[in-house]
Amino acid sequence: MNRASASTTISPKPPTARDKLIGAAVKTVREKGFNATSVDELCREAGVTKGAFFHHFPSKTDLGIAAADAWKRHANELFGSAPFMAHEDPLDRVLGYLEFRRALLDGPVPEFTCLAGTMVQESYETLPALREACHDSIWGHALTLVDDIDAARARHGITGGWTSESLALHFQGVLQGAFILAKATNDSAVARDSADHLIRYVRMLFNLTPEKKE
Amino acid sequence: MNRASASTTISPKPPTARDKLIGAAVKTVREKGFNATSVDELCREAGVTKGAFFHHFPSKTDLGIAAADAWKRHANELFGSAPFMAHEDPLDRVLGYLEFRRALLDGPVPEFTCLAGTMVQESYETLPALREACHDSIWGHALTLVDDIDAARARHGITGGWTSESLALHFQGVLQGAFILAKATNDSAVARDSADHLIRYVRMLFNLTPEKKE
DNA sequence: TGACACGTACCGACTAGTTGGTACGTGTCA
DNA sequence: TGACACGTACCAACTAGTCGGTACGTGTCA
Repeated sequence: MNRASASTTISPKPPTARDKLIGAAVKTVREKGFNATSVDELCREAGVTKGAFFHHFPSKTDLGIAAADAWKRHANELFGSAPFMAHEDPLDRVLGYLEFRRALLDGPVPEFTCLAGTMVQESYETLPALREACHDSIWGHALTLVDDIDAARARHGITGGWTSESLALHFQGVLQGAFILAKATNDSAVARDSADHLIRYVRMLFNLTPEKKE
Repeated sequence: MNRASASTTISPKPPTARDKLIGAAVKTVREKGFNATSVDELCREAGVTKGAFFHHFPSKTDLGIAAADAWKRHANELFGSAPFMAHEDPLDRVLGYLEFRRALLDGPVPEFTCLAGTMVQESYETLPALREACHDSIWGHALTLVDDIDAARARHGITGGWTSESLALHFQGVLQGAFILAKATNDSAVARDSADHLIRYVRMLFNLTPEKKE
C-alpha cells in the first residue's frame, strides 16, 4: 500500500541522475581516461542531459571527485565482506586479501583496473582537488589492511626493517603497476604474474614456504 | 673539415624541430598527461610552430609514439652505462640496477616518472598504435634485465616457481605503481618505500639477508 | 480541502573558447 | 632550381559550462 507496493521489496528507489553519472564515470573514465571522456559522452552513457549534469556537479572535476569517493566505498564494501575476512589468523586474512585480488585479475582489462589510479595520473599536477580525492581513495582502502598486518606480525613474531603501513601501500603500488602492465599488453596474464611475486614476497616475509602447497 | 667544423666537437648538430618537440612531449606529457597536453602547447614549449609540428609528425599520436621510442632509447642508454653494470656477479648487477632506480626516486615527482606508463593509461583502449609503442618502450627496457637475472640464478643455484622474464616485468610494475603512489601524494617517499620492499624481495629470492648490511 | 508558495530535479539550446589538423607561402641550401 | 624545413593563417569540430525554462513534489494556511 506504500509507495513501493507495485515493485519488489528490494531497491525501492530508482537511481538518480547523480548515481547514473557516477556509474558512467567509473566505467568510461577507466576505459578512456578522465580528459578523454567528455561531459556529453558521460551524459549519453548515463542517459541524462547536460542540465542534469551541472545541476548535480558544479564541474566535470567534481564528478571525478564524487566518483573517486564512490570507488573507495565500493572497494571497502567488496573486500570488507569477502570470504577471506572470516579467517581467524590475521596472516590468513592478509594472504587471503592478496589471493582475492589476484583472482580479480581476470577478464577484460578495463573491468579490473583502478579508477583512482587512472585519474591521478591525469590530475596530480593540474587538478589538486581531484588528486586529493584519488589519494583518499587509494589510502582509504590501503589503511584498512594495516591492523591485520600489525596483528599478523605480532602473532608470528615478525619484525624486519619495514612498517605495516608501507607494506599495505606496497600492495596497492604493485597492483597499480600490474594494471599498467596489463594495459600495455591488453592482457591480464602479466598482472597475475606480478601478483604472484607479491604473494611470494609476503610469504617469505612471514617465514612461510615461498610457494603455496595444498 | 667536415660539416661540424665550425662548432665544438661535442654536439655538432643543433637540435631540429623534431628533437625539440620530442623533448617537449617527454617533459609536458609526464606532467599533465597526453590528452591534456595540446599541440599548441607542445609547439610553444619546443619553440616551434604548428607547421613544423605537422611537417614532422602526421598527427599528435605520432609524436607520442616517437616520444615513447626516444624514451626507451634514453632509458637503455642511462642504465646500460651506469656504474652498477661493471659488477662481475650478475646478481650484483641486478641489485645494483634496483638500487640505482631507487636512488633516482628523488626530487620532484614529474622528473622521475615514466612517460610510457603515463601514456598507456590514456591510450590502451583508444589509440592502439600508441599503446603498442608504450608496450615496446616498457618491454624493451625490461627485457634487458632478463639475461642478468638468468645468470644470477645459475650462479647462485636459484630455481623457484617463477621465470626471469616475469621478475624483470615485476620490477617495472612495482616502479610504475610507485610512480602512481608518488603522484597521489605529490611526494616521493612512498615510492622509495615500495622500492625498498622490492629490493628486500629480490634479496630473499636469492637467499641473502633481507636487509643490506655494510 | 484546495490554492498558493516554494524547492528540487531536470531539460536542451546556446556560447565562448579550444582542439587537432590543413593550406599555402617563404627562406635556405645542395 | 627544386626539395626540404619551417612559418602564418585559418577552419570545422568539439569542449566545458551557462541559462531560461519546465515538471512536479511538499509544506502551509485559510
